[in-house]
Amino acid sequence: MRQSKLFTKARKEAPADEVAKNAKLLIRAGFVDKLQAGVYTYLPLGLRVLKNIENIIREEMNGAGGQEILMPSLHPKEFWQTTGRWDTMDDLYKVSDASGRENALGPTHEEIVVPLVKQFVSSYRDLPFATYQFQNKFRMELRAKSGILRGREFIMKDMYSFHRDEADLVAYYEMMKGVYARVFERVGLGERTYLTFASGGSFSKYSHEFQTVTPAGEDTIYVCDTCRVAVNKEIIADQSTCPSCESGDLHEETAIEVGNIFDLKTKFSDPFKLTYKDEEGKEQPVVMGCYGIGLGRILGTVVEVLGDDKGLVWPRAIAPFAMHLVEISSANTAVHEEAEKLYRELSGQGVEVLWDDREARAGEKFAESDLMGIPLRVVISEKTLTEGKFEIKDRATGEVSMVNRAELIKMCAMK
RNA sequence: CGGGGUGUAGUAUAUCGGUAGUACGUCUGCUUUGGGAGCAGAUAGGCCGAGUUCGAUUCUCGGCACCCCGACCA
Repeated sequence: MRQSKLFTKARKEAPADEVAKNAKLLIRAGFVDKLQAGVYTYLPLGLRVLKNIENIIREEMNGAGGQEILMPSLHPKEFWQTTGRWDTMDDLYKVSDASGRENALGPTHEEIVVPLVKQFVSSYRDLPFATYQFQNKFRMELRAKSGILRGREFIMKDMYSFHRDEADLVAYYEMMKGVYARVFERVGLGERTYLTFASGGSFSKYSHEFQTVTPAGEDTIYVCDTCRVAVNKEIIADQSTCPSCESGDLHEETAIEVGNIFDLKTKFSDPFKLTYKDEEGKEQPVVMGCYGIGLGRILGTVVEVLGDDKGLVWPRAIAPFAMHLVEISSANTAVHEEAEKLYRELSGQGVEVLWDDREARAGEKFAESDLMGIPLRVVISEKTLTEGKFEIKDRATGEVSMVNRAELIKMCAMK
């Protein structure tokens, strides 16, 4: 993409009222815009990152047998009354129309997915399966905070699995732990993300969260280095050893929850009478699990973890572009033509390039390039033209090298 | 929802009970061109409402918004 056509612009300064690193950098670099507290627009650059994260999750969910759907956000009141959550969930957004009919803006979708699958499940032969979606969730946070990490409207991947019995759920649930670990690995958070034991499981005593260690987090976890898992604060009160290896050597960390998996058992199938007939023709309740990941939270967490004093730093897998092609200066037509040639060549090979073809001074272009955090920066200038090479800089390490055309193309194709 | 803080051009800020200033941005012209340039000119502002006052952006009260701490939560 030509940067001169990008309708958003980077800013020199972050809004004074932003404190969170993720919000400061993402707003400055033109990746997001804040509409109100906890409610953000994803601008072209930010959306590209979000979509990359989404695609990684989609691949992994499909790999786990998930079937993608898209459920609505407007939920009839009756569905939420069936589970009792219309009255008990205090962060539920309630809206009513001109006729007085009330709806909830979906904070999660158990109330919708269960009646949905009820229409299709009647036999043990229909089980198991899993379905998921990427959807905007609404939660009336009393205090939105930490930039995009805790919003009132946010995009979440929520998957629901349906099983004939607990054994089948447990097997699937265990598999999902691995799937989730792979998601966090692929988006660049693998090193700092821990499977964390939390309270709330309906039969296994635990539910599981995935917590990424960062000072920007709002949870306290206790990490076991021997087996690379962690324990949530709620759990540590009851036991002081690692639930996995029984080690007592746990150390405290601040972390943010980037995903969770939950065994729901029949918590939602019961109120909606979601059942199937087993081999003997006996009616049995469907056993469920649910699996969530907040996409914006992953994006924000990556910024918190990898961003430096110059700006954003994106892992290649989710970067908005693979390469930032910076020409200096546009007044020099030879430079401009060489940049265009490289831009066309790389784009033709499927390399996603952001081409800074604007008429601006070098310093400004470099500063903005650093701010945007695209993994590779290639500079074309009179200097590089004279040398007959390209200057390539790795945003994360700061390493600069001069390479020829073939080497450059190879570097773009890597990873 | 309890506590605290802050609301001044697009952004960041200054001053002041009496004409609201600066920088960046944006626009025009010229110069400049490897780390957010220089000169000249232009553009644009007091969150909303009430009160005090001759006069309020400033003081008082109320509302709203945003940020932080706490509680709650992906």
